[in-house]
Amino acid sequence: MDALLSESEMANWVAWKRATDAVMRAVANEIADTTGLSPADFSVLTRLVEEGNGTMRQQRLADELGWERSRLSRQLGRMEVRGLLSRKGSGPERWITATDSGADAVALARVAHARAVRRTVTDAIEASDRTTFWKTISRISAISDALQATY
Amino acid sequence: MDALLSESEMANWVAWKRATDAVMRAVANEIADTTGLSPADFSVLTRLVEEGNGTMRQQRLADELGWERSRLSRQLGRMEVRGLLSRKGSGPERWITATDSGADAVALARVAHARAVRRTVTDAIEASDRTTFWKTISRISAISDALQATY
DNA sequence: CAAGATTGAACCCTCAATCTTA
DNA sequence: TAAGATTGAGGGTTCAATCTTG
Repeated sequence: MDALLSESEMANWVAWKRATDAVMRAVANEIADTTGLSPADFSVLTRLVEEGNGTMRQQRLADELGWERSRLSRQLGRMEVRGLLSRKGSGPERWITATDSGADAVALARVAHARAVRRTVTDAIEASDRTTFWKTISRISAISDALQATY
Repeated sequence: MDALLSESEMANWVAWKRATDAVMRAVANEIADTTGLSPADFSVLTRLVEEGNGTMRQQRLADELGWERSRLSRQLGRMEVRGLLSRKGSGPERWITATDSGADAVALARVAHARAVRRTVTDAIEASDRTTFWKTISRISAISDALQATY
């Protein structure tokens, strides 16, 4: 049916929008206030230190993040200027390495991230609702078949 | 405690990210493919035709959307160039009016929006879980005290 | 050649000025 | 003057070229 959303559907949708926007914003702010890292910086550095112990081929970074090549290229350029990482090599030997400054920042950022996630999501769910809620989120996320992970 | 997320907390968080990103993307794509409107265009035009019958003071638009003035100003500028709306007057008499083309586009977009919301969210929730799920989303969205509505 | 990185162009968003005008 | 709109500057994203280089 090509019908518009009913009033209650719309109310649910607005709540969804508010909830997802607010959580994203709160997490981003907590990390930015603590470390100055943007969400994109955080994603890149987290992958780098978690998965690669601080160093990784750009190719692999692109795959793991599920990002456009151009997006990653521009992001890494900005991060290099800010001293968060360094790049060398070319072709399949294009290597990205977190600087000490980048590694320090992401260590702090991960704590801020955990704090914000708990405060805005985990702690907001009543204990008796948790199982159902997370099961449903998983069902919704399953629609994102061929998609990325961002942390 | 300043601990990082546990494995299960992280799994839930990743599912949350995937779900929210996928839904946002699916809705945006459905609207863009149908009408060429961006999410920002859709928000502005929806308010304009819903709340103001096609015309509204810029001031009120800013309040309803909860947007930065500069953001709205730039957005309206781009939309005017694309022929989606017109602007006239100044000060409190700055009026924004959807063009016929803008009104037509948003009418189609609202149908696409409803279709995508149902497909990605509503229909993904098991009937027996709906009450709990929407109650929880409302609780989470309540943290966004002083925040916007975007549709 | 072909995979992969980069860049041009344009959209989106935000902060901090800088107009405008009632 | 002060509220409100706009603009300068810069980070972030995407698409479509355009390099590079193995």
